[in-house]
Amino acid sequence: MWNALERADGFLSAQEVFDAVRGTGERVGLATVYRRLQALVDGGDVDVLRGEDGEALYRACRTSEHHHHLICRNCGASVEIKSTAIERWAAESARKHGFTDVTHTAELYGRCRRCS
Amino acid sequence: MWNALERADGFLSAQEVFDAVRGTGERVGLATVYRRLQALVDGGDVDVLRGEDGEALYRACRTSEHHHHLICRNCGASVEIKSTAIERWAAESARKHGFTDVTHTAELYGRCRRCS
DNA sequence: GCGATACCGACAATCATTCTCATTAAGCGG
DNA sequence: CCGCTTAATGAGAATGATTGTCGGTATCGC
Repeated sequence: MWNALERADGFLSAQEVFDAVRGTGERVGLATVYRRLQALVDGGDVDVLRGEDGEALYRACRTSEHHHHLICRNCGASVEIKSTAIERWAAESARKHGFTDVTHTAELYGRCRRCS
Repeated sequence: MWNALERADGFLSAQEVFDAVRGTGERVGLATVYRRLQALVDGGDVDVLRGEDGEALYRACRTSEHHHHLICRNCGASVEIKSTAIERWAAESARKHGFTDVTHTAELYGRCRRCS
C-alpha cells in the first residue's frame, strides 16, 4: 500500500490504491485500504485532500512540513509548494477580522505540461 | 431556497437547505434542491466549498467577484475575503511549473471573535 | 500449546449525490 | 379556452464513496 503511494507521483483515490495493491497480487480488502490510509494520514506520513468532486485523494509526501499542492486535474500529478505569502496572508486576514486559532487550506488545480 | 441561503450567514449543506425550505411549508424535492443549488452556483450567485468530510456546502455571497472565505469552525459564520496576493501566488506557481488553465481554492478556518 | 488481542477480508449498511421517468406547469398560436 | 410543445419538478431508485459489522486468522507473551 505504501509502495503504491510512493510509486505514484500524484494523488490517488482509495479505489486506485486498492486497484494498485490488488494488481501486485496481494489480497486485501477495500475496508483495510481505507483503514490503513487513515492510519497513515493520522501518522502524518500521507497527505489527504478533497478533489473537486469531494472524493478523498491520498499522497505520500516528501516533506512533513506544511505545504500546498499544484495538481493536474487530468493525470493527478502534483507538485509540492511552499509559500510564505499564503502563511502571511492567512495570519493577516485572521487578525484583521478578530479570528483566532486559524488554519488554512489552499490547492491549485490545472493541467500539467504533459497534459496541456 | 434563495431566502434560506440569504438568511443563514454561514454555509449550509444541501440537506440543511432542503430542511429549511420544507420548514416554510414549500413542497419541494431533494433532487430539485440540488438542481437549483447547482444552477445558482453556475450563475455565480452562490459559493460552494467542500467541508472536511467532503460534503458540499453552499452560501449566498454578496459579491460575484472571485474571493475566499474565513470561516468560524465553531458557529459557521464566515467573512468574504479578497486577496491579490493569492491570485499572484497561484499564477506565479502555475507558470513556474508549466501548468496551464489553473484555478485554486483557499479557505481559512478559525474561531471568530464571539466564539473565542 | 493457549488464551488474549489486534488486525483483516468479505460484505452489509449508510450517506450524499445523481439519475429516471411519469407528472405538472408554462408559453403560445389558434 | 384548447391542444400542443417544452422545460421543470417530485418521488423514489440507482450510484459511488466511505464506514460498520463480524467471524476468522495471525501474533505475542507466557
